[in-house]
Amino acid sequence: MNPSTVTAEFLESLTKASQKIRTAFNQQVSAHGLTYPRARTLFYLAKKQNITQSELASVLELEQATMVRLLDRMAENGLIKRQADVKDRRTNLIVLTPHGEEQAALVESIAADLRSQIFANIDPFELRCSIALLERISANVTELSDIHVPA
Amino acid sequence: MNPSTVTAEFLESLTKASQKIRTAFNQQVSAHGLTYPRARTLFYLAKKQNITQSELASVLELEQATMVRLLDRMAENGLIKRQADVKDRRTNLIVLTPHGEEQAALVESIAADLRSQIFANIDPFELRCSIALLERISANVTELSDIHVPA
DNA sequence: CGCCAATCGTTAGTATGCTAATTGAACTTC
DNA sequence: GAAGTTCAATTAGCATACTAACGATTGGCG
Repeated sequence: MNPSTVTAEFLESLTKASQKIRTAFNQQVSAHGLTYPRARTLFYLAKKQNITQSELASVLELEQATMVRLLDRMAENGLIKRQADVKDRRTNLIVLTPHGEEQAALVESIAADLRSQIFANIDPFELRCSIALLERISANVTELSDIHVPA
Repeated sequence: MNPSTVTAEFLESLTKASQKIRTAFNQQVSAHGLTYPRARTLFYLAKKQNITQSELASVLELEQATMVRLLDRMAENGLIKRQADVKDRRTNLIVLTPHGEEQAALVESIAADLRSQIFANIDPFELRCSIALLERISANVTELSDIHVPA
């Protein structure tokens, strides 16, 4: 088999798996009035609040502008609040509302359920190997991008 | 480490890698007036033309309705043509225009370049292992979805 | 033949997601 | 400390992406 074939096949499998998982997860949370990006945002905020929109965008691999409207909707739905930062009046600090906390807990539980089903017959050791591989790949891509926009 | 932690970490790495690759690829093709989904569509059509919109949507993991507008734009840009199917008047058969063929070749070359850079220091054997893993995971997710919508 | 369910494509409406341009605030540098 | 630069958030405009509802066509089945 051509070496290039392996990498092409890998990308195909990666894209397909990622998309399928995203769709499955989205269907679960949409039954509770949420969406995939909102669920992801809640998930992260449950671990760390009082962060700026930029930080949040960076962690979730989204652009700042995308984050703005996502948070607009989440604020409308009473999931989060933008708090003015006393130290830097340019930034907002994002916090969960009580309702947001509840929904975040729901997301956690849905995610845990889904994970237990998706990985039921999967060897944890293989997962660890693939994690290492995926992280190396991510690092390679980051390097690539940095060449064009060095800083 | 908690078993659930491994799966959560895997999903995080998977999502991040997939997103980063998509972004990098999108930046490359957008320099040539294309977008990620259009490039993917061209890529597949280069391998197999004269297929219906449904088939195309299924292969690319998109909904039919999403495919409609994607093909609308690609037709406007002179990349593809919808040909009436004599045998089934409900369906369109999608074919590449000469310009579409050129762009498809360009996409192939961009993809090959990107792959050679992304996987420069990656062991093909590891890739093969991960492909197998990702395929099992995709199959699991498909099964899950089929439970809720059996047919 | 004629009904009927399933299928293909489309439209409508909403939610992401991007880039580019703008505004206001903070930082740098002299 | 004033000017220019940088940075956070926003807006505008476009391109996906989804679900739901619809029209046209086909195929099955009595």
